[in-house]
Amino acid sequence: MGHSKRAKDASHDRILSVAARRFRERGFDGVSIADLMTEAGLTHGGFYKHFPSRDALLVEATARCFRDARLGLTRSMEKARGRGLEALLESYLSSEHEKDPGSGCPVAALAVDISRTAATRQTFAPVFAVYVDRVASMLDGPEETRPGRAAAIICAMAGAIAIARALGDSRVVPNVLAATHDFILSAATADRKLRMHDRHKGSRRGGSGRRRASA
Amino acid sequence: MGHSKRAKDASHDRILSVAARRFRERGFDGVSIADLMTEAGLTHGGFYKHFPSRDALLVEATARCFRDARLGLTRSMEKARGRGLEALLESYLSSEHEKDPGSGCPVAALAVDISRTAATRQTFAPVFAVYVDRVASMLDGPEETRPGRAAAIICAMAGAIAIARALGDSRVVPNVLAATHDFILSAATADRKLRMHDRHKGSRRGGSGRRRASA
DNA sequence: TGTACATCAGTGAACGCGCGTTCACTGATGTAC
DNA sequence: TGTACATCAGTGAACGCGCGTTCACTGATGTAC
Repeated sequence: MGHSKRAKDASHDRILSVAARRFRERGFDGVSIADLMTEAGLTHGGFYKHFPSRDALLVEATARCFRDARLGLTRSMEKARGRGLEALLESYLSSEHEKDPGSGCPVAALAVDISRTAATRQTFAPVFAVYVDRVASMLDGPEETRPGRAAAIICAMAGAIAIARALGDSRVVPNVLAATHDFILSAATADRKLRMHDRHKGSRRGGSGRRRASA
Repeated sequence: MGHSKRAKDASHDRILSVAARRFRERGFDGVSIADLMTEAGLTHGGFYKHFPSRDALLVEATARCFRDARLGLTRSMEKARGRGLEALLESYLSSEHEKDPGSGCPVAALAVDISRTAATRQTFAPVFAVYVDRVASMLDGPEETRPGRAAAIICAMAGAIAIARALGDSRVVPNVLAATHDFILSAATADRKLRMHDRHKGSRRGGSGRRRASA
């Protein structure tokens, strides 16, 4: 198949896209290079024409996951002008998302793998910061505490998906997705209501219960 | 060293305790049987006198993690009579916990590994239910929604630890542990305050913002 | 436009290594007399 | 209490397999004339 730049780029892209999916599904250690190459329509030997090592693939594939997630988030934000947080919670905390880790949130699927893999750990903080900013922009309430609340909300969301996947369709336990959806939404709502109450009373105790700075 | 029942049990226990720690630190795929046996003061060949397969070890070691966690939770609940949730949040969302996955929460460290491993998936739901009950008993507010809120709180807690570990000591991002601590606590507090407000006004709209049943 | 050559993406066999697992053996312990 | 035997936890060499990686090779494509 020669060596046209276009063809190579297409192969590279196919490998990455397969890897991004499979790593999220089975973890960094759950997929072999040979598997990935076969699924990308190539043979395993060609791998090193694209990546210097498996570790390099981990880094690029992780970046690809986050790029995909950012695009998805942008799309869903545009589609749901105004009620951003509700829309996000609804699609993120859905059983479709739970059932399809391969095209789902890389934080939920890979945060632990990333924390265990030196090469990928470097890259996580900046992309996570982007998500925090996005979610923060959907919040109301005091500007300074938005990043902190956004971060907490993302933790709850990703944790809920990861735990829901481990629970499978057990009936022993409350539906963690619905429960987390309601918890986050009612926390945001209660926050808003409380501020209204406080304002009416002229009280300036708002924010009690927060003891540590969250930035 | 012969075959006294006592000695064998002690070995079995040592293997499990090493495994429970190392699996939480490095994941199910991150530790070899030989490593574990060496660290338990044995040689790899003896492994199969204790477990029929590696998978069987995964199951037993996971169970051991959860047993340890349950004991730890009980101890911390007894130590902090009354202000249960605050005490729990403070110790769980600490940087000591973040830095020491080996003796930390198995949900935060292993939920994803468990969801990817058929053998261990079976065992997760019942133990998770226990934690939900424990946390639910620390909440106030409407009895029916406590399990749901407890589940959501656990998701946020476990997610925060997992994400904090992936972030390392990056400064790009709000401190997710403190942020999650504050978010959960203020959600609980706001909830209580709101109910007080509503009661004063005789309003019965309490719980608006919750749209789906969470049990 | 056509021809000769260089490039290099892709192939598939091969290598070495680590892993889970097996096995023949050892020797301390428990049991029977 | 002392002796003979059976048991079996633990040992360490060995096996087979899958994996990441290397390498000599191929043949389609790009380039130079």
